[in-house]
Amino acid sequence: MSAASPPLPKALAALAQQQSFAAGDRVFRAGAAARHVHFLVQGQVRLSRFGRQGEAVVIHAALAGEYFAEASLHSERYHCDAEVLQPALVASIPSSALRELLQRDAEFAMDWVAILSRQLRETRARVERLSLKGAAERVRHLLLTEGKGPAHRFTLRGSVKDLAAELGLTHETLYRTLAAMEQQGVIERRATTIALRGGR
Amino acid sequence: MSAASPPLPKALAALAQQQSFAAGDRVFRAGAAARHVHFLVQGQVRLSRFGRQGEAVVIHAALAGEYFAEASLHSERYHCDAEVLQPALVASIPSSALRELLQRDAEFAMDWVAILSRQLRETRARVERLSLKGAAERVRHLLLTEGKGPAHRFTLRGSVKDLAAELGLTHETLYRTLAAMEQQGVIERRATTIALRGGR
DNA sequence: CGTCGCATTGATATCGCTCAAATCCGGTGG
DNA sequence: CCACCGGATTTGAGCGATATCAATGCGACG
Repeated sequence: MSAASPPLPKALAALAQQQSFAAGDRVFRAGAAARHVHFLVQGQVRLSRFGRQGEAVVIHAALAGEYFAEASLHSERYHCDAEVLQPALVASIPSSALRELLQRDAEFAMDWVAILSRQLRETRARVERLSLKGAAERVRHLLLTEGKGPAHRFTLRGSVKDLAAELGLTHETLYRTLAAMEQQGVIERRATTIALRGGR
Repeated sequence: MSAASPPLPKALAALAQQQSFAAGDRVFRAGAAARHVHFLVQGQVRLSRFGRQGEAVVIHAALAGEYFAEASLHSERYHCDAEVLQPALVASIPSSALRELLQRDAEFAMDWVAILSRQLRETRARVERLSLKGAAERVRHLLLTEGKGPAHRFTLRGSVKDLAAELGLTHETLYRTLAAMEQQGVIERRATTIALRGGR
């Protein structure tokens, strides 16, 4: 996926404006005019929306080397907040320039289609995960679909609390579930990774 | 979105092979080699995967005029089953031909990017919906994001039972929730539509 | 050293799931 | 035309899983 955080393609780098953000900043807010597509050069950004009670709903967590708000290319406004979790360097590409590049450069267009397709598949996997009933099932699904290698080892990005939000669980429930699964020998936890263990 | 189910673009029609399916058929199954992208000319198709206990998880419900398995363009195999709900006419476009067309036709590439972007936004909306806690909140979110017009009127496709699956709820819970919301005057139900009513 | 946020565990409440049953409706065949 | 059937719809009762509220430890950071 992102072995060593792929760089911004040169064709785009020329069009982009880079900007630094501190943790807690917003790259953009929901409702703002969507005039740029963004590429996260470094750091961590979380896209979320807020329910009526102010509960944050995490739409997507972007890692270094990923685009975010790509779907806003064909949208008038941003539909979520982009909150900076880790000090970030963001390259912002004007939508109009990107659109033009898509028209002009067939190869780039192919790459862009591939990026969107991947995002779509990942998001669908997440829908599938959230549709599962039990907390343990969701954890298992996460490991099976996002874990690397034969043991399906999954590396946490951020805190367990963040993971809980991504899984649609409270952090308490996730802690308990992880503890129970480890107790039962279903998973193995190390510093910042979780892996499946043979059985069941 | 799909006022009267948009047709298959001519450029693609030439490349596609059309085939009819009866309700209950599978257009493809999970694990099969993904050599085609599909366009639903008519009918209804549901993309789903199955958990260990055989619980169907609905990934996507395709309507007439929509592509499905678009993300498989860059994937070796299908990741879900495509089950025909209503007798369907499906146009299957070889992945290789589609890829070639993307290279050759910049305008089509733009359209394709737009289609993927839309799907991505819709799927993210669904993630957001599934992350909400209460059944009523999910219904409200559905109406707010997918309902048309000022009253956010939403037209059911298929049964209430199907909707329950899409919302990640059991049909019993959804029936009860809808009844309660109507009782409270939050929503208004008609034949096959649900709409929000002003108040709280 | 004090504070803040994450991690962890306990107790309780609540919501949605499960099992169950009755009704309704469209379609089918006699 | 009517009896029958299967699936959708609807409502009931009880249980269990997860949310919620609460308390404590712990490490980072100023």
